[in-house]
Amino acid sequence: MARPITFDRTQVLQQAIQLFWLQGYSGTSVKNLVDATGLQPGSLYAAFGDKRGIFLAALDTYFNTMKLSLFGLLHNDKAPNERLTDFFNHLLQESSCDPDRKGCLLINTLSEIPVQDAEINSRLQTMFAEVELELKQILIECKNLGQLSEHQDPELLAKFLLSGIFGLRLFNKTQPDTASLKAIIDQLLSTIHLNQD
Amino acid sequence: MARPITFDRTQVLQQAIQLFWLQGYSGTSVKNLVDATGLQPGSLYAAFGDKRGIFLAALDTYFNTMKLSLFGLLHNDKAPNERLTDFFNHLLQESSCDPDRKGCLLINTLSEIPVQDAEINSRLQTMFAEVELELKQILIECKNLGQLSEHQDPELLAKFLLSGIFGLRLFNKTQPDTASLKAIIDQLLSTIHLNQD
DNA sequence: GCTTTTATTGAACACTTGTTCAATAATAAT
DNA sequence: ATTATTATTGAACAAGTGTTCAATAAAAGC
Repeated sequence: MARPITFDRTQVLQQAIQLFWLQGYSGTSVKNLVDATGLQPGSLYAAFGDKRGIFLAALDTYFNTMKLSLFGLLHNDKAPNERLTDFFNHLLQESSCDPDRKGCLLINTLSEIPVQDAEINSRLQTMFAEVELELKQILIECKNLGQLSEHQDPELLAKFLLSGIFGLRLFNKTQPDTASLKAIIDQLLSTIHLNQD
Repeated sequence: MARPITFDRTQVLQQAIQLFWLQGYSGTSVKNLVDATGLQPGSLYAAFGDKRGIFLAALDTYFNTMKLSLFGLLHNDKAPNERLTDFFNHLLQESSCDPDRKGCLLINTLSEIPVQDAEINSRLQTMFAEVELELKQILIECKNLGQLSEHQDPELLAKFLLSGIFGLRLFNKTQPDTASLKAIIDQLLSTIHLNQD
């Protein structure tokens, strides 16, 4: 009954993610998006509303794919402390393998977007809360298995680790040195008195 | 022999710092700077070259005043571990007291500017290296006094703390909760087995 | 008081930004 | 085939970007 859409929405979003990831939100122009996707401005605006709409959609897509990859690491039959170290080793590999040192789109966005921007920041807050919750649940498991000191609070410890992840990501921008990153992660995990690899 | 400059360079830089601090580099336009300083574009360009020049000058000024305030905290007759906790408590206060949550201009810049920008990033690297060195020296003092475990390396530990500071600053953007910040700092310092306040 | 030197002015520049919209094209239903 | 509906095109827009520069103003030396 009407002309069908010709482009693949998720593929367009992947290209958008790549741009925003590499250049940031304000560093990426609509022209950049037009060039990368091959879509004309009008089509982009029809599909996503405006530049911000494209970004928000890209952010959601990024988070969903991230969740999928994290889920495999955090939910399996390994011991909880092992899953935690796996998680951080994954982080380490991600950081050391990417020549562009793009880091994490969510954390980049947290850095770039002013606190005044409530719409974007509340989305980020929700996303980070999910990560924090995952960490907390693993830490609770650890505690139940006696792998965690009695006086440690999983709730606060999860925040500590989240903050640690933020730090790692930024540190990698100044000193992209795998050995240092590894040392920081070891120290981070040693805090909570778990064995690491 | 020639018309003298009428404006106060350091005062102009203070106003520039405030803008870049609050809005970031790309978020601050030359018009913003013109409005805030009262100087015309031509005067700004005569004094600083271009927008980037203004930013670099502001960055340097910011770092110098920061060093002055840090020096008082890190170099006095208190015990080294006490100076370290003082330093982090200062960080805590700074974060919890600023309603704009501007964070630290250096860390904001590290976040915002792409790694490809060698000029700005090499400056940042130098600045952070100075902070890292300060931390390391205090940790060495601690070790000499037996306040630090024998198997801990001050060099790596300094990196760990620097990364921790990065993390704190970002964490404060998502969860501006003083109690959480305090808990993170405690955990951070407990890692290195020092007494805190 | 004239000249030299330099600071200041502010309009103007070329360019990029995000966004819109009438024209056109492509499908499905009648 | 005609019509209705919607996707696509791409030129155009207004506003904002960083930057320049000839004109003007102010001081100091002769």
